[in-house]
Amino acid sequence: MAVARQRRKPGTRDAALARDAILDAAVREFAARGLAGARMDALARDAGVAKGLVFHHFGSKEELWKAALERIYALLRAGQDADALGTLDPAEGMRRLARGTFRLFRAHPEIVALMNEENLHRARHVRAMPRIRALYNPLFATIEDLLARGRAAGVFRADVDATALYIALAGLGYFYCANRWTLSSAFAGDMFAPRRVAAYEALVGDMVVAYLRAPGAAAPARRSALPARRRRE
Amino acid sequence: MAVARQRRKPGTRDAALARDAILDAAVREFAARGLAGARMDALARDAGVAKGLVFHHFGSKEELWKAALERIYALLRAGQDADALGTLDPAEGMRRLARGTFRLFRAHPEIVALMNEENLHRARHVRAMPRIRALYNPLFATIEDLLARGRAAGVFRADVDATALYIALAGLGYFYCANRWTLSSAFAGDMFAPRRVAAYEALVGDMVVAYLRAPGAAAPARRSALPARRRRE
Amino acid sequence: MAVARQRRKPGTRDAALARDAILDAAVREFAARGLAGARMDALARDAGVAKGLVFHHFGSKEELWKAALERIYALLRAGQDADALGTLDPAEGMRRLARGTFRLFRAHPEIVALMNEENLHRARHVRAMPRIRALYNPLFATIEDLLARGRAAGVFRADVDATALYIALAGLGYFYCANRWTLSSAFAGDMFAPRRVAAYEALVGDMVVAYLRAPGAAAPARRSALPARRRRE
Amino acid sequence: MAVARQRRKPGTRDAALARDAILDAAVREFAARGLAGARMDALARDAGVAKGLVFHHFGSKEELWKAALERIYALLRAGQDADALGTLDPAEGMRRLARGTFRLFRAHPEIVALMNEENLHRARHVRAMPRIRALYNPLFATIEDLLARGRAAGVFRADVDATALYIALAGLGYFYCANRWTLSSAFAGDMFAPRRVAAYEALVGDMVVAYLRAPGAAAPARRSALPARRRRE
DNA sequence: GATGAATGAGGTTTCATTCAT
DNA sequence: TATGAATGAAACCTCATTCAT
Repeated sequence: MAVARQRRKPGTRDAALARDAILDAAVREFAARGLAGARMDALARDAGVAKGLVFHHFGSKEELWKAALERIYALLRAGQDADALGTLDPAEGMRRLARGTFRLFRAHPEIVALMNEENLHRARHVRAMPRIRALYNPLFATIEDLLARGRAAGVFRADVDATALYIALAGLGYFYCANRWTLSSAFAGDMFAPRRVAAYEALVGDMVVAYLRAPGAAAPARRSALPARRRRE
Repeated sequence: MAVARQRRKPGTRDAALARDAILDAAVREFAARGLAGARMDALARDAGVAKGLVFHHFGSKEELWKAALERIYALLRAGQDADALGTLDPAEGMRRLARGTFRLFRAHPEIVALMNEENLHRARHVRAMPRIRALYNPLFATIEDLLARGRAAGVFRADVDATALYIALAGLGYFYCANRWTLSSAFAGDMFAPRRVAAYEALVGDMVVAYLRAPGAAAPARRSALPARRRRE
Repeated sequence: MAVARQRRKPGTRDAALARDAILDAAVREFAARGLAGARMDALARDAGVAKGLVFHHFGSKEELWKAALERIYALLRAGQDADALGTLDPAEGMRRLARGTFRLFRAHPEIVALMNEENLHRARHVRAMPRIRALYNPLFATIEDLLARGRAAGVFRADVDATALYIALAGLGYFYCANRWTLSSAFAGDMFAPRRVAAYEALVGDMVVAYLRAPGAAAPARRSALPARRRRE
Repeated sequence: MAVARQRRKPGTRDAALARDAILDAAVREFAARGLAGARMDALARDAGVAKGLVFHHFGSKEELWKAALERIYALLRAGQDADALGTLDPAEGMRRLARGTFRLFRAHPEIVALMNEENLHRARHVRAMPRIRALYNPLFATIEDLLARGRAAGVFRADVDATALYIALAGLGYFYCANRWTLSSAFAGDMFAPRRVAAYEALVGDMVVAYLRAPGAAAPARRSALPARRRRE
């Protein structure tokens, strides 16, 4: 028998590393240029492997795109991790979810880029990926829980739809990041300047909480974007 | 008998018509497939002209893209026409602006598609188009006016930044439209179903108004999503 | 009858002017970019007429090329005008012919450029233009006359072939001009600097005359390149 | 039985072969039709490869042109190999250089064709290729050496510029070849008929040597054009 | 005679993918 | 598993030419 390498099937570990490197590079390339604009050549070079290997591992550009999408959605779930919100005061939990979602889009522009592109294709690829739909479930459970607790405490209005709320909450952060460049151009300043970002993050939280507040509830103290200036209003 | 065409400088009018047809087709094609994915061939066929004529009129795909962007931004300005809001009650004006913006994105998905793509390119093209920046001016003037009047009347909080407010207001509608397909897939239903749209449009207005409300101001009666139930506040 | 313009058929004179302007522009364009590289568009713009008019007057690019060639050859004949040499001392006549030919190529680079290009096409066009061959006749008559007179006077060697001599004489000036740019690049200096040109022009004359001198004839005084220094050696 | 290929790094040797085949075909195509007139399609077919491979190896038509130029200049240097002349009698060395250069242009019309075309482009490409300038150095060293020895021996005139001499010497052969077709047309005979070529080659040698001869030096016996009659001078 | 619009064939170049090793 | 060479379909773009006016 041939000399066996210890502990693993020969090449297997390297192969997994290469696969990962390719997927990383693919996410970068797709985020930078879209699906049609991405170049298999460039992405292979970025990953440090021969172009043929990309096809060996992923079969085609389209399959690679799906794998990249899957990675993006995993990021999304990990970033909007709902567990930490379960025990919070409902308003505070919603505020954190909104701000966290904005922060997530800021930290991972590739999420925004790939979601945009996938929508350009009318979600053709994700529709065929059942695992992705399931990702939303824990998040929605948490939102429903927060809403229920807030309603029970009489601090949230009663007619809030969880889906619509999630969309609004996400949209507040999404647009800011998705349109970073055109907004920067229109307003002649960097939208990602820390001060600007902090102010907007405060707005995002305030807006969601203001919307949720029950008609008769007392207005809560507002949170400013800058912790040091809290309670200044 | 053949219909007699009006006397005119030969070719001149046809040229403008052809140019327009090409630009229309370009907006469609770019909106459907992005900049890299768009095919000059397909777009020329759609416009009913020879491929070469597209280049005759616009020079290159990139220049055609710029022309399409310009058209999109004109749509945006026309749709967010601020004049009508100038005389309204401030809260009502803001609500209308928010809902109208959402409606605009729904009616013109090409605005969303092209803005996404332009951001993928880091606004490389619009940055070189000074006319576009100026489009925001009247809109901002109106927003500032509404804010000032609301503050003066004591119904708006005092610390609202017009730019951030605009971004939030637009983002609420944008995300819903930009992610129409992935959201439809995730939630297993058509996001553009009239009932769903109406509910969300109400949310958009409510959220902006709730955010703006001054701490001590009386909560206004809520407006429903259905125009038939409109009441003057 | 319609009102007749005086003196000429209406439009005729303008038409001739336009034709000339086109031909001028064509020679420039062909000289700058060759036959394949020339652009009908560019040439029409240069001539200040609509592109269609070029086709109206000349029918096709190829026909325009032929017309340009004909103009070039006319220049060549006018430049190498042999009449003035008929009465000179034979050696001096040859010297002048050689130097004059060099000067002609320098003054009209388009001659060189178009002749090169026509040779690329294996003289396909000129072969079908009988007028062009006839252009050489008066020049050859003069060369033969100079040679005969020089031989009769015992100052020229006896075995000189007029055709070969003409080729050598022309080649001395031609190469310098045809390769102006690569030579300038190779020798890191402008080949058309007046001093360099003058020195070479002297060489050209000297070389032809030296070749022609009969074995026993006395060496003639050399002529320098700079008229002012004449007879200084 | 199949012929076993030698063991080698896969693809590597084939790639070099393909590259060479492409370059060969490119020189042929460029020589036949110029830079603008050359067709990548035709050249790829001639080389027996897919069109895409040409771009894979050379990037663009312009880069391929540069590679072809480099090959031409290598031919030029190899053909004007100066080493062999170093030990000859100075006049004989010059004569051989002149005749050899003519012979080189005859044997390799592609040299003439590509140099003409490169001059049409004002040496834009060679100017950016420093290796090419260096090619002239050994040739010039030899010319200078021949001139110095001829002057020292009192057989060459003293005022000869090496650069100008080289240009004249090359020009004598160049024009004959560059204008082969128009001259053949004008003189109604094939310029490349052996007898005609031999006579002109003799002229070329005679003319250079005659020019160089010092005023007081004895006229050397003339060399005929036909090798059979060669006599050592 | 002259124009400006329009065309279609064909040019260079790109790129996902395949294949032999 | 991995590579580097190679392909062919199709992309963008050019340009001589035609045509209605």
